[in-house]
Amino acid sequence: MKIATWNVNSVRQRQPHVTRWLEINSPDLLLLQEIKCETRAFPAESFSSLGYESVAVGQKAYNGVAILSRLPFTVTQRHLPGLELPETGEHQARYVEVEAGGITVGNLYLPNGNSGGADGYAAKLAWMDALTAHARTLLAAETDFILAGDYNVCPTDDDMAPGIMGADDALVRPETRERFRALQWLGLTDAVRAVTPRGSVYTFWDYQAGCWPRDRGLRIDHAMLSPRVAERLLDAVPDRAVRDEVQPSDHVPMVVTLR
DNA sequence: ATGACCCGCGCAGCGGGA
Repeated sequence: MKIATWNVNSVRQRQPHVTRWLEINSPDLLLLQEIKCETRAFPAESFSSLGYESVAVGQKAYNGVAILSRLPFTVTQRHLPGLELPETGEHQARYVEVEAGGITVGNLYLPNGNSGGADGYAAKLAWMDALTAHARTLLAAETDFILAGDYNVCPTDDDMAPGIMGADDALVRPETRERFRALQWLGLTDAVRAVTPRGSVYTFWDYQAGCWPRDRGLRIDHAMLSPRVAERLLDAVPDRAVRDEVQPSDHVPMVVTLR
């Protein structure tokens, strides 16, 4: 079973890249983040013609997540349980979850946390707390699951090119990393680090400053596996070749292979 | 080198990204 996650930075800009990638790699599921369109504008037909049915949770201009699957699936969540919604306005489109092939697959786009001042960062931490609580619920029900997507977290200094971010950046602050570790302490496995314990395994390179040619990247896209799923782990690796394509996303797909 | 890019929105330039 092959499950991939990819922040595409606008699905309408990246639709050719996504269909090409599906044709070459044939994952069972592909989790997309930052589709940056309303649900009704999601180009589902271009994927269903390749054998992938989809569920999209979008909003205007920002955020937005979708899951493509060539396996039969049922939608189990369209937002992260336990998050208090703002009193005004719609909640942000950052979570969708399906059950497919006997596994619950959560697709998440965690807030960056660098905009909106102190409130913006507090919202990121609250989101992470809600994710941990949801993971705890799934574990209590003995559900096999994977929580994958753009976490906007560099778990350790090994996950970022030297000097690329200040210590006060929301992606690396101690409170952020502490909450990422809380997921691991529940018993979840960081798939990439289970396969490659040390060294740079980047999934993102900024468009600016020649970050990609100089390999100055970040590891911020992750797949966290529940214990029984972790026992089935064969491989977890980013597909770096995609970053060399014309007009690429700044993230590349990260592919998890299970027995 | 304090530099550099890309997206949506909407038609200039800004907020957001990480």
